[in-house]
Amino acid sequence: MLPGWWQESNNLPKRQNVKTVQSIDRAFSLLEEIAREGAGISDLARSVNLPTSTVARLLYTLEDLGAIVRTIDDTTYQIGPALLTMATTVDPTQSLLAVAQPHLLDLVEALGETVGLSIPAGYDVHYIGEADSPHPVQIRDWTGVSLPMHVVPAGLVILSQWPNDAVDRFLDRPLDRFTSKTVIDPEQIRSRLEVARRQGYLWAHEEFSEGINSVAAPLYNNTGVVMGALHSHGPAYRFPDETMEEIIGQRLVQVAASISEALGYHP
Amino acid sequence: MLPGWWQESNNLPKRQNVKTVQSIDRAFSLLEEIAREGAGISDLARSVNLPTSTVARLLYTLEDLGAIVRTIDDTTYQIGPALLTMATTVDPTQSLLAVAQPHLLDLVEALGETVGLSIPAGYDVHYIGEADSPHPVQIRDWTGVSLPMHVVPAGLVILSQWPNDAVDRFLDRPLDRFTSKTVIDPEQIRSRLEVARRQGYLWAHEEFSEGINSVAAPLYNNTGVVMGALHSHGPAYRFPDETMEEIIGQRLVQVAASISEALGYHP
DNA sequence: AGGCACTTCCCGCATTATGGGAATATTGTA
DNA sequence: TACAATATTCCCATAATGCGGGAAGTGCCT
Repeated sequence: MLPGWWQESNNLPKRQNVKTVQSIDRAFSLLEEIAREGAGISDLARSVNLPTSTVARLLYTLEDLGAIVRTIDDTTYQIGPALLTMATTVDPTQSLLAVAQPHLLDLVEALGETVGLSIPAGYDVHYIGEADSPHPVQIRDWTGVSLPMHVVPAGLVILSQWPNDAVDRFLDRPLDRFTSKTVIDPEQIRSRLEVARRQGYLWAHEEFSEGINSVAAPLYNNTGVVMGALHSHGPAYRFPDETMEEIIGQRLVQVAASISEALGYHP
Repeated sequence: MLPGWWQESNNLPKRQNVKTVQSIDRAFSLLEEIAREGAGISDLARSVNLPTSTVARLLYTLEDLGAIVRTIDDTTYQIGPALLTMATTVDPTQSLLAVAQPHLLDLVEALGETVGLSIPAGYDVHYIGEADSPHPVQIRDWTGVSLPMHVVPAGLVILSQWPNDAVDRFLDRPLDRFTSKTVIDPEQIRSRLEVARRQGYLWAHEEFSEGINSVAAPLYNNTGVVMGALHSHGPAYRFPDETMEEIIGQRLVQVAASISEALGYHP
């Protein structure tokens, strides 16, 4: 049976009466259509279901702003410099956070525990942000902290995607122990990486700190490379409900896949 | 003295009577402001000089669309998933073209000769697009064609940014000769790479094809790596005017710098 | 040449965005 | 903890602004 805190992410804690601005809404429908596939005015008018003249005006505005460009053959529109420049201006960490944020919130709502993001930094994982659990009892915010990859699942799932020789170099160093349960034996670590690869997620029980359990799943960018991990953690006394490890893990994998996709990853 | 075709790029061959859509214009001012630096509603209202309530409504719309997100601390806005996803969806070649296009048009207007873009592909340069000269006599469109790097300045300027050992491997192969003027001697090529590095641009005179001269300058992406070249070429009888080689080269470098900057490059 | 489809332009109408201002929330300060 | 200062959210009357039908212009294919 599902514990009380489990709920489908119905999300949308929207404000009350607010109306959105029509023309901006429409402009973004067009942009999304164009991003999906470049097209001319009348094609676009058909696909967003608006009169041609309206679409023409909106596109003219977007073109004027540099958000879209006509391709050299002058017949179809494409996403333009202004938009691309805005996107590249954002520093990659921020952009990962921005892309992931709505998913984090969904997941917090579904799991009832804190959910966070981390990125590799040398042989450490660096926690770049989290969305907090609504629970009154919660784990401190680890944002900004770096930890050795082998003590947290976030690190282990990242490691699990590295090529073998890189893993060998990683393990060919003395590994710190954080709690009595920290796994520091290279062979045991290797077999956990295998588990992570097979399942897509990995659990750790009080290996980094007494009283904290954690799961993680890897995130991929548009070049297919691991670029970080999504994790959730909570106090050991309530997280995870033993019967839920697999379900939670799979949910995490699902959400991680959505984030990767939004980052341009195509499996 | 400047030849007749030389002119400042006054560009903007705008349409006649068209009005842009106010709310979209404003929305993009906000997006640009946010991309430059995340900020809250009232800060943004001040910087774009609009009433707070108006800005609030515009931001709400953008947030609803996922174009912006509130940062985890909930006080400032950031560029959001929808925008970033659109940008990453575009394939990199297309996005380079899109970013560069306005600059290409400016440069064509200034030089009066065809201007194009190419990207490295193994030991070749691949021509991905061009903006044509208005001249009745012009060079054929090379879009889609690949050429060995050593026969065109576009290739040479890319090579000039490679690490030495990569250049060594490149030169340690038999190099094809295309015309009597093609340079295939490794030592001569090395010294031309040096020239390219020093000047920022490089000329070639009928080395790839009789009757064609060409200049190129390298383009850098946000990670600081060469990602292609900007070049211009024209019939040898008129291009370049001998006294103009340096001025044209420097202009090319300028424009290449603008493109690189729009790609996120910071020197 | 003729026809079809796409794009650009015009203009009267009312839908829609606008912004002043009040209410509420949040933050800083004593 | 209370109070002030600032930021955000909400409401609503007003007309400015975006809207879209339709005509004119352009280009393409057969």
